[in-house]
Amino acid sequence: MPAPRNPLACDACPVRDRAACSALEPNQRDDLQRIGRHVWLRRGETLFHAGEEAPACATLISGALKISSLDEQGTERILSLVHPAGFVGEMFAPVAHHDVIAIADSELCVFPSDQYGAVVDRYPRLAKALLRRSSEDLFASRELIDLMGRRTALQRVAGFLKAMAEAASTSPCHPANRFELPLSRGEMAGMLGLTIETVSRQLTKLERDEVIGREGPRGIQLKDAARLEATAA
Amino acid sequence: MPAPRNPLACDACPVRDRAACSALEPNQRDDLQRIGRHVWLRRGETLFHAGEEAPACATLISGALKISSLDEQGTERILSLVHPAGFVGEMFAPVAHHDVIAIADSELCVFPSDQYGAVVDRYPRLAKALLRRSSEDLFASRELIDLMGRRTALQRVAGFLKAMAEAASTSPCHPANRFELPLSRGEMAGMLGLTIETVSRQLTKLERDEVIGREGPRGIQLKDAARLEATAA
DNA sequence: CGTTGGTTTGATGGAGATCAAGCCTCGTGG
DNA sequence: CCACGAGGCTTGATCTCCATCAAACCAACG
Repeated sequence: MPAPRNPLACDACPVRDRAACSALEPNQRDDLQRIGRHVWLRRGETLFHAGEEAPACATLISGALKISSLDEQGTERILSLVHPAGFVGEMFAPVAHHDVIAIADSELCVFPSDQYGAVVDRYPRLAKALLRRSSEDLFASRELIDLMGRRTALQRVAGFLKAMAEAASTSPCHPANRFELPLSRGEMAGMLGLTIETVSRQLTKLERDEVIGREGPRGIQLKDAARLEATAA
Repeated sequence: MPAPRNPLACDACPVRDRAACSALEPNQRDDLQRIGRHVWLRRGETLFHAGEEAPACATLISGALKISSLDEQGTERILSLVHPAGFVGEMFAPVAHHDVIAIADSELCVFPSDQYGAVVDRYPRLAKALLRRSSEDLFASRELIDLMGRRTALQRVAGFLKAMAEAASTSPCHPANRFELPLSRGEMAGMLGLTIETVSRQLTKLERDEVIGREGPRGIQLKDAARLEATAA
């Protein structure tokens, strides 16, 4: 894990008013600054390895992460995506449950779990902020379960695009109508429980039906948000 | 929602040392007793309705719950199961996201979310306990995602049985070798993203292969735990 | 150029959904 | 007591969707 050590510049942090630590007063944040490290990851580098002993947790400042596990055939299952201001890591388990890997160049604040836990004990508002994030993660996770359970490939891909359009947009509830997929076809397949080929076919189908347009392999433009929503069912 | 009002008997509570509230000192628990209601649900009765306004949260004392949503064709998707000492409900969202329904006769402590939140603010240890529960739920949820993603029907059913055997056992990490399924075939299907018929077929296959035995429609006995684990992959 | 990694497209086969009966248990009423 | 029906479960036959195998495509890069 590459780890240049740097002072955390909370004042200039792009997620300073959305991340869990935003619940703290500036002087209280000093306690976190003291124990945290600023870390940069390049696309593909891994933050935590499943099974790894030394537990840590982190707030994502910019970029994107995936939480994934490898089954015994070596195929990757993506369990969750992490967006800026998101929080990852186990505060309680002695070992990391899953791999956490950057899917875009990323910037994070990383903390040793036990020391972070101590700060949480000191500041209840931080605990509540983490609880809120955790609840949101839980909800997102259940949405993914919903998406994967007994739906057609087309519905899954459409639902995934809808979710990505919403995540890409800054304003909530209004999907961006032009965005870049953070995932490769293989990663999308691993997330939706499909194969690369099927994902590709459904995308071309959505394009033929003029629900979306494509710009390069990862660029998506939303042509008919209503119909996308409808086919996601 | 049927709701007989009763004093909460924390001292005699079967989950008093496992539930979130066990993090509190006896006198601190009084604050919860003051705002909580003791509720009994019969199998099939619903605790929260998706979309419902008045948000509440609850600790399950005995029995079992399912968290589920209905898609537009009216088929149920089960997103999670809740076991005794589990915590359900939204402390932050203004509306309930999913249905919460008893799958066995159940006993709960129900609290209005805002008042519970106020108690959480007062006692950081409660916040941390809830955070731990939430993390565990998140982990369980990701296990389910893992289970549903591109696995065969047989693997899903085997994996589900394994999880139920572990949940039924009192001692952790040692599966019970004889237990009752808390779910009907239809509910299992809704949880695993399969159909009733497929679930049934996989169960009979596991029985033919002498991995499990059956006693009535819901009784399961574990004949070969190792092979069950292996077929779950 | 050739090579490499990601993507698309085509042809085929199989796992599981769907449709359709039977079966078993239990509760109800004659 | 038996008949009856209703739910839930099992079993069988067929069909569909998607995984699999295979090849072509395309851009980036040495």
